[in-house]
Amino acid sequence: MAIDRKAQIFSTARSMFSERGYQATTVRDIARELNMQAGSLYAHIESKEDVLWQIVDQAAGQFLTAIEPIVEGDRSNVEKLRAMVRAHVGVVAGNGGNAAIFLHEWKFLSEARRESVAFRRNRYEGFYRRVIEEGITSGEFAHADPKMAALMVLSIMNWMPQWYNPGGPLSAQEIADRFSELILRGLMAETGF
Amino acid sequence: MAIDRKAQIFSTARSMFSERGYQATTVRDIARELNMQAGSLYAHIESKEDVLWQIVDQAAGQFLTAIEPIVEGDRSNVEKLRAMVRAHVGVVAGNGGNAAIFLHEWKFLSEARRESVAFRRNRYEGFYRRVIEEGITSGEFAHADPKMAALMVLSIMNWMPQWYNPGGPLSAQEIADRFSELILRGLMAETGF
DNA sequence: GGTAACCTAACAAGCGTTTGTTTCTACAGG
DNA sequence: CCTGTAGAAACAAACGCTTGTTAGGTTACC
Repeated sequence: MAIDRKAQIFSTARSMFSERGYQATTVRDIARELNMQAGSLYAHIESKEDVLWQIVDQAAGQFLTAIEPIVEGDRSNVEKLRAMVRAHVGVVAGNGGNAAIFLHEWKFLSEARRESVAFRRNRYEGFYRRVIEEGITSGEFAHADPKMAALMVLSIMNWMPQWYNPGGPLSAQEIADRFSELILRGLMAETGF
Repeated sequence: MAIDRKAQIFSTARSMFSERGYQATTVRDIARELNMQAGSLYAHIESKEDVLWQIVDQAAGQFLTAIEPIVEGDRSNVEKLRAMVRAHVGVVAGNGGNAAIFLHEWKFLSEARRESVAFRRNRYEGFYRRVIEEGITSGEFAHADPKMAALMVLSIMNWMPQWYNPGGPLSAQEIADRFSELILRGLMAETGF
């Protein structure tokens, strides 16, 4: 046992950061959970902020790579959006708290790293806006404010880590379906779906 | 000038808590902003946590009193929901950061105070669920998962403090209208509105 | 016997808070 | 018109404690 200590440290940090927050988690908290001394962590990690960075960086990548191929595909915009929602929910449900950290703890990164996160976040949001805009142009969606519509869709997504519980009654798939239902019905030109 | 120092302290704490977070804001930060010494604050406040509590407590009250009379009224559920969204947006837009603190910093309160917040939060969410449920029963809204629908409506509301900027292009009224449009269209039984 | 993992101990800095004292202002009595 | 006094507000300094991090020594295994 105790094979890859580094992975254990990151896993512990992940769950603590996501439920108490980065600032409220001390290096000694993480060490205690692993039955070791605070200083001993530094044989495996570079700094506390670096641990946060790697978690946030990884999450940003997960979201982008989950969505990009869908946007570049050639389905209808309705189907693209449905698939994007499903992909997003899948990432939140499947990464053990990475998503919550990505959304709420990035402010504690250094300036340069914060910018890197902001860049990818804008890119992500842009994908949603683009699909909605194209759906309006094609007549699939009602004529509306696409910037605001994308913001609302992302709001629903972004709040999910706050209440999602892997042991809850609904599977990730079911949650994604409920999301898509209200979102698509709200956006579509006609209620024919 | 410098009439009510206590109010100044709370105002400064409010804006600092809402943009950097409670833990990331030190008592010395607040003092420096007001050109005074950290210790001097304690002539006006009881503790740092007490400042947070008063802000959160106030925000919780604002949200509840803005919404309760609407729920108890006798309009249609569609109109109730529209009014609730408008009222909520009004509170977020008009209280200079209280809302963001209420939503994100309550975890740093003591156990007892955290419970008091949770109680009122549940009450608030219950109002939304109730209006949606009654709207389904009355046939105004499509048959759907009311718990999940309420959660989605609240997600849109709760994320608002993260992006809302008083100097932005849209007025609070316009934001509320955009919200209601997508939400009601997504919920309604027929697209006849 | 070398190497990795860990511990003990300490560090400098920062935290929220308390203390004792000073400064300023307002107002009463003589 | 002075003077004395009370109160509030702020200051400087320190309190005990926690923070992230580092250094050096000890153990266990190939």
